[in-house]
Amino acid sequence: MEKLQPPRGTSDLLPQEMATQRYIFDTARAISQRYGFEEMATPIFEFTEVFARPLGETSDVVAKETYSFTDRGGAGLTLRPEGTAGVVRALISGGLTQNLPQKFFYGGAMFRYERPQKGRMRQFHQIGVELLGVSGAVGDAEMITLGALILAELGVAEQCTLHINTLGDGESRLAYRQALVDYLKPLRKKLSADSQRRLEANPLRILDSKDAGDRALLAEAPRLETYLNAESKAHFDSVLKFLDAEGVKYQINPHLVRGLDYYTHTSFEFITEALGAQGTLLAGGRYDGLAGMLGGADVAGVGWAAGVERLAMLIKAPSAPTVDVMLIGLSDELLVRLFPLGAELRRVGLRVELGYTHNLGKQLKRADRINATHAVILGDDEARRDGAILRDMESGAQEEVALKDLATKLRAKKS
RNA sequence: GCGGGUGUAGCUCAGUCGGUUAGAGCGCCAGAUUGUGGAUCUGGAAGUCGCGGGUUCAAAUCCCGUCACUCGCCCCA
Repeated sequence: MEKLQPPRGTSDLLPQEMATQRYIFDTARAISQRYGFEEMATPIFEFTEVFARPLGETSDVVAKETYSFTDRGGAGLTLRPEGTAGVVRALISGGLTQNLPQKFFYGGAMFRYERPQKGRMRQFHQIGVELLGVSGAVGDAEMITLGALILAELGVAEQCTLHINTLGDGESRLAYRQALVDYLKPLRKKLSADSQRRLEANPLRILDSKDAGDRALLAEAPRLETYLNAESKAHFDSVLKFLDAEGVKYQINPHLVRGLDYYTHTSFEFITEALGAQGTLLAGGRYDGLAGMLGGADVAGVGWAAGVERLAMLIKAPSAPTVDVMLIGLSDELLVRLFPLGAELRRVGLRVELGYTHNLGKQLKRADRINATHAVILGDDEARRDGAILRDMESGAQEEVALKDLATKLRAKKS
């Protein structure tokens, strides 16, 4: 421990950052509730299989980015790298599949062992929503409009674009995947090293390659659109119809694919230019295959997650709360007489600070710094008359008020 | 995991053809104002120059390693 710093990829949330995160969290929760989503929470760690099975044993997230460990009882556990798998596991564990649909809002810390960058931490925070048991396109569309409304409420909607695509159902996806592999196999040598690897591990990801050579090859590649079966195509068209009805602007992006194996049909991302390579603010899609992969009955699902740190970088922090009154006693004996007043005011909801020393100048300075609107000053002269000075910190005007009347007076000023 | 950049006071940064006690602004503390904040003036404290090693008579400055941050790739919120 050379310089006493937090572990790589983690950071402290000092009050200012905490306030911003709290604001994002509260805003998202409040708006989700308007859509009927209720908050829930799952454990921060799960049995490793909960993530390994649905995410795919070979996916990078599971293969090299998880914090996995064996506990003292020998159980194989993993810190959650994302929220959806845990929520669906909870749905199955709790027998909630008997009572669908279920609508959840959640948020909290996620963990991925990655190379840190701005907007990409090893411990980071997500908020997310999951709609379970609704297979219709209305569900996809509702989730997207919920995301759009939250981003608008946070004031970042102007800075991002909604990209949307469909992967089709399992059948369509498989057929296309095969066609893509058949097309690319003979061209293997011309692909970038990364994409050659993807060809084995996750061929659809090649569509998202940033390599210029790959992109050129893809121009002639088979198109996903033509491999969609009738149901898949109808589902996507319907999603777009719902979005059009609400006037949600989107951009169809055939190269938008998901890294995680359980996604089907719609996938979408709200992307901003403002954060460089970490521009995805909120992303999700439909995952009708997930519950089955976890060993439960098939349950349709659609959801998204948003990166709190990324959002925090784009919004202006809510202003610091103001203090209603600062109580300053010019000696400990005098402060004792003000002490109960502080308690009384706090009981009725005022924010009260105490002067921790008896140096008047210093305490007024502190009152100024913490944005106190009023100060109560008690010195020997006033105390003899059972009064105290009430000072308006903005105007500097002050008057002597009887101690017994202070609470009433301050409450009146507050309202 | 791969490639590039950066790291000097609490903060933002100057300071490199290596050369006496390492600087500025902001902030902080004190005084002018011994019972009155926000302005001004004066003074002050504060730095293992990220850390470790090497080269040299001499290293913030050059070299190597390491840690952290950062940009791109991978992956992804």
